[in-house]
Amino acid sequence: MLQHSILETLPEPLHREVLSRLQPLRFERGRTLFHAGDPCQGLPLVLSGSVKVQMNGLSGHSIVLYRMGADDICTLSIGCLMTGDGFRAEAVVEEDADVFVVPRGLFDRLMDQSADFRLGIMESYGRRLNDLMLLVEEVAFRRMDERLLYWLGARSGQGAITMTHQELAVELGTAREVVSRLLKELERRGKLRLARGRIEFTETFAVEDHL
Amino acid sequence: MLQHSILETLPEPLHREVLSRLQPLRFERGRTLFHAGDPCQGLPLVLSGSVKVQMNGLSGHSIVLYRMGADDICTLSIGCLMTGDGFRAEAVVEEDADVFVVPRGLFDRLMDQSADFRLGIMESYGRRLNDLMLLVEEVAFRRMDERLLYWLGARSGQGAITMTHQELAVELGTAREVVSRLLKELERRGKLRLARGRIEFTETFAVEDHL
DNA sequence: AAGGTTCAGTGATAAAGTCACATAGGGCAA
DNA sequence: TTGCCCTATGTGACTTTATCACTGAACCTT
Repeated sequence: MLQHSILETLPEPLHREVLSRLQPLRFERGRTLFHAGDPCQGLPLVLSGSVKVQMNGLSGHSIVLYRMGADDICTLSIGCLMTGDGFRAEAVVEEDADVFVVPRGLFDRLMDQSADFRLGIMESYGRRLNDLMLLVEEVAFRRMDERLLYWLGARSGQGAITMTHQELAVELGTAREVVSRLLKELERRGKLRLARGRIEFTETFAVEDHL
Repeated sequence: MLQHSILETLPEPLHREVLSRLQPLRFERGRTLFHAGDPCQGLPLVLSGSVKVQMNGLSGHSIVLYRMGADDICTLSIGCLMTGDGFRAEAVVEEDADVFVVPRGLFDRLMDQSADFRLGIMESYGRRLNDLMLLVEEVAFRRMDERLLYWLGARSGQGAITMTHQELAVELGTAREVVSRLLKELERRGKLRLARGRIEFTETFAVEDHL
């Protein structure tokens, strides 16, 4: 059943009304929720799937800012909704996603009538701000080899990941060549095996060191 | 008169009550509103002065995330207020500042009773999020010499600025040596003159190129 | 099986960060 | 005023990261 926890806390008549007005929209892998510059249509509530939000630099480089999964709120949209400015970033669907889009008027009413809804929005905002601050610190001060190990470590549970060096470079906000070289070095040290579009972790890949 | 525009929009009885309950606090240059790890006492509304918010990395490096001036809201505090988590960053007063600190209970009531207050909070949040996203992009992809020129360009109007290379390095999130070298190069090219703790812009410092 | 397209590898060079230390300016006390 | 000290700045040497320009390998399509 498609649901979002921030709607669960609404008082019953409002809850029913909201569910009757919102149709879940299906976004397939590779589609985008929005591009840079798009005006904001409403507040997306992610019901399922996974969406990554990334900035595209003038230089042609990109960096992933954060991800949204089931039960997340696209907080970034609220600011655009309020000011009328376009998005600065782009949201790309990674796993087929179902999304409620709450239009401006309804959003205002929910903010007005439900303290729990307000709380959920504020918490989401707070988390996003914290995430971005940590990202700034990471990009500014951490070494790329550590960041790569950390990123891989968080995903080494599956034994392998399927993505290109270019995609990994966008995750870290660096150049493809840098990722290729660092990965090659890790392969030389026996921590992983490289194949086209695929990275396999060996037994000697010590997860705990990198998290 | 010390005031904050987000309070101006409150309906009259609420406005009077808020003003009667809030005492402006004075923070002097060099003091901090909060350190990393501190719990959040309430939402600071900046009435006057200037406060910088910075992250301190494990490495001992720091980077300025943004500044707050008169009429700004310390949006970062809201997330901490909601989740009860401590601050990740630190707020240092640069110019003597007067601040209202709105405690949690009052904040909740204002959010409940004033649509304009809500709007102001949401807008502030949106702007902060956008600023941080742009900062991520800048740190990840822009060259340090460009960033330095841009930073100086935005402040070259006064003819000179009084700060150390170390402080400038924190603004940009880099090392003091890097700033020293880049500045020296600019001095060699005749764009500025360096003195201890001071940078003077010459006539040939072309502002428009860097903004 | 050929040809095109996407991915990955790598050398050369430039930019930025790190480490270690030298030198200089300015304040303060004797 | 002189000498001392603390802080700020300058700089060489070296490492890491970014950029540019290719090469070659893998996969897909027909």
